[in-house]
Amino acid sequence: MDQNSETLEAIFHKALSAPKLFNNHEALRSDYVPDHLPFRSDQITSVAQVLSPLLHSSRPSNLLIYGKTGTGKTAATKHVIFKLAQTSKANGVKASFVYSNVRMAGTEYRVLADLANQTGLSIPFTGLAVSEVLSRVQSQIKTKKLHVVFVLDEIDFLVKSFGDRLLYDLTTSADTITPGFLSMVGISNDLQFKEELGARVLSRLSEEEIVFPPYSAQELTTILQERAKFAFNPAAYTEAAVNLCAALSGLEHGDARRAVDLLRIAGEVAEREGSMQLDERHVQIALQKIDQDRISDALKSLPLHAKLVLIAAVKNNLENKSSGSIYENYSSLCKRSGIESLTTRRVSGLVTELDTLGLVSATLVNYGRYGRTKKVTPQISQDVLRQAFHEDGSVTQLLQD
DNA sequence: CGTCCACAGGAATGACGGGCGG
DNA sequence: CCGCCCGTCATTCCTGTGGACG
Repeated sequence: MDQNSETLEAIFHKALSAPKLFNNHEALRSDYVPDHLPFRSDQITSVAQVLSPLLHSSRPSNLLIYGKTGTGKTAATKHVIFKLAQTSKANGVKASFVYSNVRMAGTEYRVLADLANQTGLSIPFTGLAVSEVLSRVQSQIKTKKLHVVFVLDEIDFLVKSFGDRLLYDLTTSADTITPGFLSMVGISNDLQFKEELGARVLSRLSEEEIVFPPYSAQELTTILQERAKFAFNPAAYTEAAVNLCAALSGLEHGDARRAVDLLRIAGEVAEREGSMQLDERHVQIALQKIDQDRISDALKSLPLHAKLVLIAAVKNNLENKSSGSIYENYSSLCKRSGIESLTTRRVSGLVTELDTLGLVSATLVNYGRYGRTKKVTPQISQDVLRQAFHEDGSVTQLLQD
């Protein structure tokens, strides 16, 4: 943080002379797929069984995978896909495996674009109708006789934001694209999302289902220890620190990803400090850091007016405010910086967006005769806000007074 | 018991930058 | 280059609403 005071030489020297904690930094990245996934062998064999018909060129059933975040769904699936790709290549079976994370992709269009690009079509970032892309993909699969397994990670997000139309089209295209085929693997964090699915889509998509249970605290600890052994040099960490990571992040429902993230950040903290050994103190620091980074990333990427609304909500103390007072506050901020203000309607929308981001909390309140408002309480302090907007001079100014 | 406040939040519509195929 | 379609952001117009006040 305050490396400004250090000279570059000092930093470099420190880096050179510091003990090397990490042995294999990669192993703690969130998208890393370990060779061995403890406590998931049942699930892995199930997935493999469902997909294995591919090896004799028949179409595997569609598959739905459930489980809360950090239960190894993605890792296990990727693991199977990877092995399957190897095996099919070795045996001369033509098959393509496409992985797409719906949340990362963001829109239906980009999900389809992923599929299209991986099947050898080139598709622009934007500009085509969704249905156009779909039919291109279908004809590509058909004419090239492709055998495609399409993994849709966080598929619940797709359904929630865009409905099940795309899934319907994808699942029903099975008949029309012979002699090629398309098998779908849906991965969902949300156990309830089936209910939002139309009956026809559901029955087609969930020809097979596999549930990933959460890790127990004990399992989480084992996983983390194993990972640590692989990622760090033997003397570079204490067992207690690793256990603390497991405990801190796994309390509610055995989320392995958070635990691994925490361990990695803690390692980085320790390394930067030039410590000989990663201990519990580093884990505590890392925990704080993760929270703060998450918030300040969210803040920086906010559009201008959202920032202004947020400032209006946070400014002059913590007292919770009505939509009306926020709007007044906001529009005076706009006037002062010569920006045209948006409508109340839009600002109301922005407030709900900030709410879903967890930056403010908005609850509906009735004052009877005196109307009805969203009562808005900021969830972050002025200081955090100021720090996050630090580079953004134009906005920082408004935070004064 | 109805009124009426101060908004919530849905629907329709439009402006805009980007990208297509022809 | 044109006409068309996309997603995003915003505006306009609108109907809905819980409960204190009279």
